[in-house]
Amino acid sequence: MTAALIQRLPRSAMHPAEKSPDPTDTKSKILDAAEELFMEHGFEATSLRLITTAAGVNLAAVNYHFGSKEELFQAVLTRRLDPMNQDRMQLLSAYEIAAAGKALSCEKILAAMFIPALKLARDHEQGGKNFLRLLGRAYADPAPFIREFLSSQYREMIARFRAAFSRALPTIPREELSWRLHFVMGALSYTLAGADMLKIISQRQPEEATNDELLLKRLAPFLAAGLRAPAAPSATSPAEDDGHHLFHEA
Amino acid sequence: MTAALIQRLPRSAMHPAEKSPDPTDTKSKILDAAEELFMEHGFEATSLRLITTAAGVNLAAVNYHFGSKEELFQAVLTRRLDPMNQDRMQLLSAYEIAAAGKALSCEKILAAMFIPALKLARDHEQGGKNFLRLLGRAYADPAPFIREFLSSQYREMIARFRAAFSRALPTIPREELSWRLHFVMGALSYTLAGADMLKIISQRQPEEATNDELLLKRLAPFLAAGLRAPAAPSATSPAEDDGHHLFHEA
DNA sequence: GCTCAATTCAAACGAACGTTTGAATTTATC
DNA sequence: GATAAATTCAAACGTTCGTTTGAATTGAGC
Repeated sequence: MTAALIQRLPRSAMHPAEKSPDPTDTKSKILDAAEELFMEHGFEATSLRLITTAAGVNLAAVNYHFGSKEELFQAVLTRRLDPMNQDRMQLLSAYEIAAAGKALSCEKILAAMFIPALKLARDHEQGGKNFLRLLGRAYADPAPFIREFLSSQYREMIARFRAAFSRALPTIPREELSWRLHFVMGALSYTLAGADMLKIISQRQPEEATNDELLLKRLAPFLAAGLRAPAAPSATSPAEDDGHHLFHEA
Repeated sequence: MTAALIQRLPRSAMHPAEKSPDPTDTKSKILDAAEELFMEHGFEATSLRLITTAAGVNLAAVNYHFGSKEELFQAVLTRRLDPMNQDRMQLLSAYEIAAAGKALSCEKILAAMFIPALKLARDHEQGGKNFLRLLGRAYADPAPFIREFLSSQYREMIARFRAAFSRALPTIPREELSWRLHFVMGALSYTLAGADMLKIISQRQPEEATNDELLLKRLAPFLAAGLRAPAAPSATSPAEDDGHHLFHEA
């Protein structure tokens, strides 16, 4: 049964070296519609019938061109995420070469993370923003295939940036730095994902919330200051800690 | 048809003043099983049959006791979220009274946010952690009924804490502070939700990741430093900004 | 121990889901 | 323009979903 399925897959799905940026063909129409609808309703709640209807293609086209709904979701993510992470690593390398061996500042490293995301948000004026929100929500999705996919997509980039931060912040213990990198990724993805949530937090109309530039402009100094904060004292035994000592006054 | 449904709802569902902490009755068994399964698979991917089987109750019990799957989800959240947010506000008030009119420090305000979450994670040793992860994922869920529910649940608490931060950080413009409060909530929820994600970021076994105390202990100074960061210069025209100027060197 | 409401139960409902099929149609190759 | 591959199409597949039904069971109150 699997063999029969593979036989029906188009050649473009079999050969990884595909170049079909034609925005009018069936595959692109499906990807565009799926990107928007996955962003709006999430993976589980978005049916293939909704996607194919919005794309103006036949229902069976998804399974023909992508194999399954899960593979379609991965294709939606890969299309933009892979180039973005490549850009991030190239930008970081360019900064490091320009620094001629000296350690980069936190802001510079954060810039290498944020600028490719900004570029993505601008280039595809509509799809870009949709994609960043979709990506942020995918981080929090419990589906195993999504988590494994993101893990493989991010592994190389995270390793590169952790090394860069390690050089930029030599006084911060490596373990502490891993946590802070976690916080940075969390704040970034959550911020990009949750424009709606701004209504809860700020209780104002999210007019500017859709302006990802302003958003990242305010997020960067916040994160840079957090990264540079003095490292917390080493962990004490949780048994003798009532929680009220977790916080020390400034 | 709606009238017929309401007629069959048990009295406990009609009267808000219910006190049924009996962990062996049907409602509690459903809530416990639903909390764990919603946390594990998300709202859409968790079927009522899975929940009722795990709880050892009849399938129809959910619709009988809660009305619908959506109302069950809200009940799962309310059971712990409402007391936690009440604790947060009470703790903040206690700190403010103890300060006798003086402004609180960022750490103190963050403590009022974090300690009730910590207490929740400890008290119900199993269910507590599950709930915090479920809550973090609910933040990123696109379902409208979830977002509206969370918005109503958080509105009062957010307003109180924004006012407290505003007094603690008088040099930060109010608008900037709204953004930073957004970042704080994002990092907190993302951190509590994404223990799995640690495998991506830190590439280590998440042994300590399940230790929420250590986690918050490291998150608090990070956020406090970010909150105190000098405010970014006011927004420039995005049209003449290529993104590379979003970051200023330290 | 009878009564009546509250609760539980097995069974079924209609709808929506992802996927598959095989024929029809389009596209490319000679 | 014939041939074969690639693609599109309408239709149906089997499954699972949330919900509803009506009878069976339970449990107080009198």
